[in-house]
Amino acid sequence: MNYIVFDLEWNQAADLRTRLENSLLFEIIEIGAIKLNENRDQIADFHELIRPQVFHTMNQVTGDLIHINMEQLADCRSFPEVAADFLKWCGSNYIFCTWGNLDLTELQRNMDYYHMPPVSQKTIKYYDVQKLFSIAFEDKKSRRTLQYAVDFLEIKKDVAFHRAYADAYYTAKILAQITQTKVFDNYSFDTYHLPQNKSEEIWICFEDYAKYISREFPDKSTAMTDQKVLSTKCFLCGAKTKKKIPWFTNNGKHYYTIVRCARHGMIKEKIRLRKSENDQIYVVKTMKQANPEIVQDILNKKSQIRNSRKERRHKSSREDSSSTLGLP
DNA sequence: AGGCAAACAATATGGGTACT
DNA sequence: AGTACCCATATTGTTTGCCT
Repeated sequence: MNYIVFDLEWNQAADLRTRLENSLLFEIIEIGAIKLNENRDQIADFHELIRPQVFHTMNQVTGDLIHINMEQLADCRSFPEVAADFLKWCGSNYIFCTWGNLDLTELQRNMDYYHMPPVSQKTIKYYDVQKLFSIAFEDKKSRRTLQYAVDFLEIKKDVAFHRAYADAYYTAKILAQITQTKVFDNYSFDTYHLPQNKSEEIWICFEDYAKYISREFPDKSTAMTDQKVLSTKCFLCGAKTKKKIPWFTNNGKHYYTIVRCARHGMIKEKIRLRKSENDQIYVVKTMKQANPEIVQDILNKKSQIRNSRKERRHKSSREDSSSTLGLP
């Protein structure tokens, strides 16, 4: 299995009118990539600029950032040609690696725009190296710039940042510096294509938590009544659990619950409702073992919601009564 | 019927990070 | 300039049950 570490640069509309005229939001104008073998040694590279067909003026901010101008792109090949060659170059046995979570989506959006055959019909499993960096060297949550990570690992800065090849190269260097094999359990999933049926749904168990990505649902209520979505079976052993706190939400988008597994103790579950590419609903559910503090946090959150609502009610009712009485 | 409050929903806003 | 993601809080609206 090879690692395809790639990075894209893209342009966008320079003015409002151009933005509204085009269905494509970001137009890819450069692809850079490094191929690593199983030992994460570099075995090949890929780099090509792309002649734009949608935006013919460089957005000011984008241009300042990536230092590419339209003249450089004039004689380049078009996106379908370059992208097809890039995918051919990738081979057949690989996993994509990117810095951050945007590149795979934008690649697929651009390919769809030109009606190219999709990279995959399924949800793509890949490595978000930005996330791996945080897990390997920091707090597992923070999101750092590529430059920060390069400085942190004291990687030699021999090319300028914010060009596709350079950023792919640095990302590959960072990836190669992650030695703990456990970090590589932390796959990411690009949800440009979501699971189309129950069997394609994603269930992944990490070291200390598990994640579930559902198929698409037409609306929220069908999602939130689905058996598999609401299921609170223990993610470690699959056993039935006892609900300690029923599902509750503070804003209708995030739902929380606390359950107890006889063997694995208290478990916190969280459901996030999200919009899919074609405006449907899907669910990301995470489960993790909860120590007493985490359980208390959830209890506090629940009571806080209740209290703040109660307070507001009282406040508004007092205002109502005082206003009807004509008091200040 | 009308008033009230809790609970439940949905949306809006503002803070942060990152990416081009 | 714009996007995505994450968080938390605020605001507004709807439903439900209980009271007078």
